Amino acid sequence: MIASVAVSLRAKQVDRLFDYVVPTDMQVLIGHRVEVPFGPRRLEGYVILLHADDYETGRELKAITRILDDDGPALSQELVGLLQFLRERYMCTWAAAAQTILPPVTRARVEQSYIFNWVVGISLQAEVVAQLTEAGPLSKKVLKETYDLSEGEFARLVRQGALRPSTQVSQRRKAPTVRMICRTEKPIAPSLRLGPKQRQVIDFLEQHDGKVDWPQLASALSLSQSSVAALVDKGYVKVVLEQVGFEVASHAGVESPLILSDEQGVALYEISASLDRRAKDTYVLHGVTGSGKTEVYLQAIMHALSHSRTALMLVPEIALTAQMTSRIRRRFGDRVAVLHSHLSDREKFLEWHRIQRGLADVVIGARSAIFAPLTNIGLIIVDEEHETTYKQDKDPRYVVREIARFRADWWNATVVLGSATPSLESMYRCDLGRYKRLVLAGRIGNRPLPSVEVVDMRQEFKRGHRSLFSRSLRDAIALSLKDQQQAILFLNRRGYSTFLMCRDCGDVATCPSCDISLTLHRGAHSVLRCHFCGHTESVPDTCKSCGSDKVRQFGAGTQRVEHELLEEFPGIRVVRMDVDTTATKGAHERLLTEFERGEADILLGTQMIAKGLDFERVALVGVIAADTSLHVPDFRAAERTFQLLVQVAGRAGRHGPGRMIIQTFSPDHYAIRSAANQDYAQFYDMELPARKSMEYPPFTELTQYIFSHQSQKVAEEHAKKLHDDLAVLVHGRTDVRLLAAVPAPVARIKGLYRYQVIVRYKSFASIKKILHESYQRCLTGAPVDLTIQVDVNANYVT
DNA sequence: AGCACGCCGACT
DNA sequence: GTCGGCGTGCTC
Repeated sequence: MIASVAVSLRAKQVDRLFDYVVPTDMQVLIGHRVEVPFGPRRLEGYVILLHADDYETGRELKAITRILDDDGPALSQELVGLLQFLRERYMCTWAAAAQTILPPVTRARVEQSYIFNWVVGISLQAEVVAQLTEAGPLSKKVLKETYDLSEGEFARLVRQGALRPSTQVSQRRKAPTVRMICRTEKPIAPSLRLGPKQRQVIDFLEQHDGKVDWPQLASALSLSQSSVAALVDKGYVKVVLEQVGFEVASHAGVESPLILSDEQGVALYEISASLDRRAKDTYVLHGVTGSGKTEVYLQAIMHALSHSRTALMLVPEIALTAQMTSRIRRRFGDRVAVLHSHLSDREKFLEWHRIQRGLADVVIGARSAIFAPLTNIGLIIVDEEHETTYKQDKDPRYVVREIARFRADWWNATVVLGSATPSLESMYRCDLGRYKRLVLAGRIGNRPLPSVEVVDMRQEFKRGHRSLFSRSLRDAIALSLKDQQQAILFLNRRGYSTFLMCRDCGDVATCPSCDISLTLHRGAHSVLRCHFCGHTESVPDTCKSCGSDKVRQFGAGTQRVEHELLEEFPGIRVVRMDVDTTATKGAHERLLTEFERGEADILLGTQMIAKGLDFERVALVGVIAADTSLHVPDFRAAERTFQLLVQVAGRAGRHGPGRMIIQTFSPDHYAIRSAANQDYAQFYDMELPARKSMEYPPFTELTQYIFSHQSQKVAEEHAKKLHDDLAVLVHGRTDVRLLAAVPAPVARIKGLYRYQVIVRYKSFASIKKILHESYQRCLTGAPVDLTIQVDVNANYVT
């Protein structure tokens, strides 16, 4: 047999399949991790294809040297298929795709070392030769340092054959083991004298059928290893390594299902029926905060399990959704596996391994959990599907929704996308009939929505109130303090881009052809630039729409808000949460606990406080400046603002009447108005036509390429080359629009110049070949140090 | 990504 | 003449 193997190097030069002979005595399967010779060294690779012996390669082949998996292929057929999908869809390398799917510990470590053996004619001192002869394999670095060898001397020794290179590929993925402490056959005479600790160990073992794992024993009896070691020496006890997790999960959950409302019942019925039909449906479960989406998820999962199928549940951020995990655990016991980024590599691998062996059939986790090695999937749930965390912000820039659909198609599974504010894409697909919409309109317990007040900051400024807080908000904070309640202040700030806004009329400088706010670029001559098409114009002295000269840049930080709060309300206790105060590990939780215990009057923060928090004593929520996210150069700015405001509103009055105050310079903007009314339909009906007229998603899709290089010329040249290439290929097509190669929004990062090319098209399928062809051509001519970032499905226009 | 090969400048 | 610099090209 001949195997086509992808090597685990994330470099564009080796991003193709290499063919190897499979030794006749080796049982290589598709998806196996293998060790292969690669030039002078050895590497880890993944078997993608297998061919019969007559497969024509037209060259001499080397052979696979070893199978690295000791436990069946690391990648199932499905996951190998997914690997290929990632590559095609997101134009990433084989290695990047594989490393996205596999947990980090499965990656083999490759170490190059050299073994010394004496040959005639080497110029080394006798004592060095003696030392080297004794020594085992050593790395190049160690050899050069300890024996003070120059690059040339070293190379000559290698050439002469005195130093023979040898690569160690250490296999890190081993089936995890645990140390079991076992009672031996050796009888213990009643008269035998043992130390108290040793006696305890023996008793404990007797109670547990003579066998118990070390972590359990150690924690139960608070032992150190020495007491067991003594027993081992005497021959009464032995230590055996056993594979972890052979026991099938047995503990069922303790919590029973809740009684469903009519709406919940309908939703559950639909989802279960789709599951039974293996209909591959996608549902949008559209339910306001507190409408009981979670209970529908749980019972749908139960339905899947009762039909011997597995379930996968994604949450936007595991840290803030610990409640969800514990709820799932209460319901399903230890059939649940949890995967998220806060686990150590080993913990991740243990969970991964349990899932792969079929010992856990419910998986909950953040974005990357979508690659959990489940089989026979019946249900995939994406909670809060509109969240931006569902898109990976590095190399394969995948979108969880698309991976979910791929896996669901493979297993004939049902996908449920839940949200109070579904993404425009998902809702539009409902309109098209591709997705099915399920609505939960009622709130459990009929809890009322908070009352919302929109404050027009233009008026405040006109009347000479220059404070960050309007009179309304100030009064409300004062009242909250007086009533000894807590308040949340939300500063809606994203990115660092600044824009120009007129303080008198609220007008924001926008691009004439893109309908996106222009970004202020400072330099010798400050200019306004469109991040989308590259249009630039000078900074105006007066407002274009009202002529006022109070045109100012916009943007305030949490520090300034805190400062003003302390001035305005001396003695107030503020917990500030932003990137600065939450940088250290555990700071996030500590600050939240502090606030929860009532040690502060106000929680002030950015995006990170918008999600999932539930504080009893919070009745007031204030949004300092809703505009900051409205005018970022992103066609999704309105959608994001709306979603965020609705989400923030959900934080107010969860346990009593709540109040929300939104400060804004654009009180008439539909994103703010519909958020104030908590009216999704109103927002959707305004936003969708706007997207259509500008040919933005969901009517099109955007692919963005970013070229970065130390030399501006190189970056620009290659961007232009790709652009020109694409221009020829899409010539005459009306469903594709190609935008000029322009400097990227952040034109220089860490000394690298960045240029971008954006192509906008109606359907990926119809342009896939062109995108790949031009990209490949672009790569072949590119210097090694030019990096090209591809973002199919580009979210932002930044 | 590495590693070898190869072609130039600065030394014994 | 040789050592070491790092540009270029290849890895089944």
